[in-house]
Amino acid sequence: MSDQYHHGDLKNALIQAGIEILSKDGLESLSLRSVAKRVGVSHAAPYAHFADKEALIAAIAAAGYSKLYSQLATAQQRSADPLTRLWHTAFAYLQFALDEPDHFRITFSGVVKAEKSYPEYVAQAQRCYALVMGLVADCQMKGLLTGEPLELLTVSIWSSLHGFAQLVLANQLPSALLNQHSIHTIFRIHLQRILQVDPDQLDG
Amino acid sequence: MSDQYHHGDLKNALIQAGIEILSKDGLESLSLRSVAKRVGVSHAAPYAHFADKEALIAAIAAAGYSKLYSQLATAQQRSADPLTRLWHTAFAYLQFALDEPDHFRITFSGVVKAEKSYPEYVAQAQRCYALVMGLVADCQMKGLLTGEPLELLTVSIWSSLHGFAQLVLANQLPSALLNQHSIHTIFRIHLQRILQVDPDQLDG
DNA sequence: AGTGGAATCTTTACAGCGTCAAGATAGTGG
DNA sequence: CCACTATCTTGACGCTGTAAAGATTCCACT
Repeated sequence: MSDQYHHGDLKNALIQAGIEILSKDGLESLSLRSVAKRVGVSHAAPYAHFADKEALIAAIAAAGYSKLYSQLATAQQRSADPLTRLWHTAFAYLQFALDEPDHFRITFSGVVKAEKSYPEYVAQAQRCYALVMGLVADCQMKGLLTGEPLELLTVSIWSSLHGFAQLVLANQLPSALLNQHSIHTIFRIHLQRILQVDPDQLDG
Repeated sequence: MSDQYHHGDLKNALIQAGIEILSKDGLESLSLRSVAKRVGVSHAAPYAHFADKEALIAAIAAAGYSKLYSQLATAQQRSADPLTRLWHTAFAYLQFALDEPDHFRITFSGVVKAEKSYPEYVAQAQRCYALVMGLVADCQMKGLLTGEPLELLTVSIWSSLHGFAQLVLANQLPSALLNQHSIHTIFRIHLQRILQVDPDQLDG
């Protein structure tokens, strides 16, 4: 089964191999050839499934958004209070960035230029955005969060989460801060400001 | 003078050429060889001034931070009220990202891994951070901005700015939003939320 | 069941890349 | 004036993305 000329599910195997390389060896080790070698296939085999390297990266980025969605969805279930759910979701967002920095980076590297569209990536991105917007909407309805319209409030909060994660991954947090506090502590205070909430009165 | 064997200021010429390539042809066109060719020098000449490609990128990133500092410093001068100055500075930050997206990206690509340090990059980064922190401190002192300690408040605000710029560059703002509003309008509302300020009552 | 075409994968080839080693050139201190 | 060092060139290596041509297998249609 595995030594066949036809692999069976090479496309997904290549995507998975790419994700593993990102996790194990980092972004600069991700090449079409390294991915093909890891799957045990010739270096030009990926071209049967991806137009070029950018197309593979788009697929890996889509998978990144998909995994991010899972993590956010799981975190979100851990409470009934909307604001608490948003709180946990935000931490899950940061955690994903910390756990898989290069997968996170590639997911938000801006694969979708104006020219090519990559519908799968766009779909996964929208699904993720919808999840966060749903949470924000719940908070908004219960008066736990002020601001309008909903889309702009969502973008504002997302920006604040995302920027923190990016700055951490880019090593831009002043080392003086990191000596005094853990990243999670700093993020907690950041969230507290952004969501205008006292973490002690959350219910989870 | 320009056809000499010894260039005179090759190091800075290479950095400048790299910045121009980023601006004109984009990140994927930036290579040691393309930079060398643009300066009119052999493909291995850069190795007299940079240990490897990463070192050149670090220098370009440092120059990015330096230019960002200039733009922020200029914007900051345009008012007396601290909060208004912070407001304009934030817009200058976004504007730099929009004007030179790939230079901005490479500046925040996380060049400084734990191994190598690149002191020039770190210095420029700290200078920029200090400028923003100074502004935030002024606002804090006049009671225009609440939160403590100063360093955490600064990181929080910076994160929110940075995240917005990153999401815009990564094409992650929902297209529905971009159809209704300009990026500047969306950013204005974002800032309004983040700084808890009414833009109509700013004095500049 | 057999066959033609399409999909998948391999092989070969090429230009461009980062990097290194060896040599050429030019400024500089003794 | 001469050695020394910094700077730059040339040539080579293995890696990369990508294209073309050929091999292999699967599938649809008769």
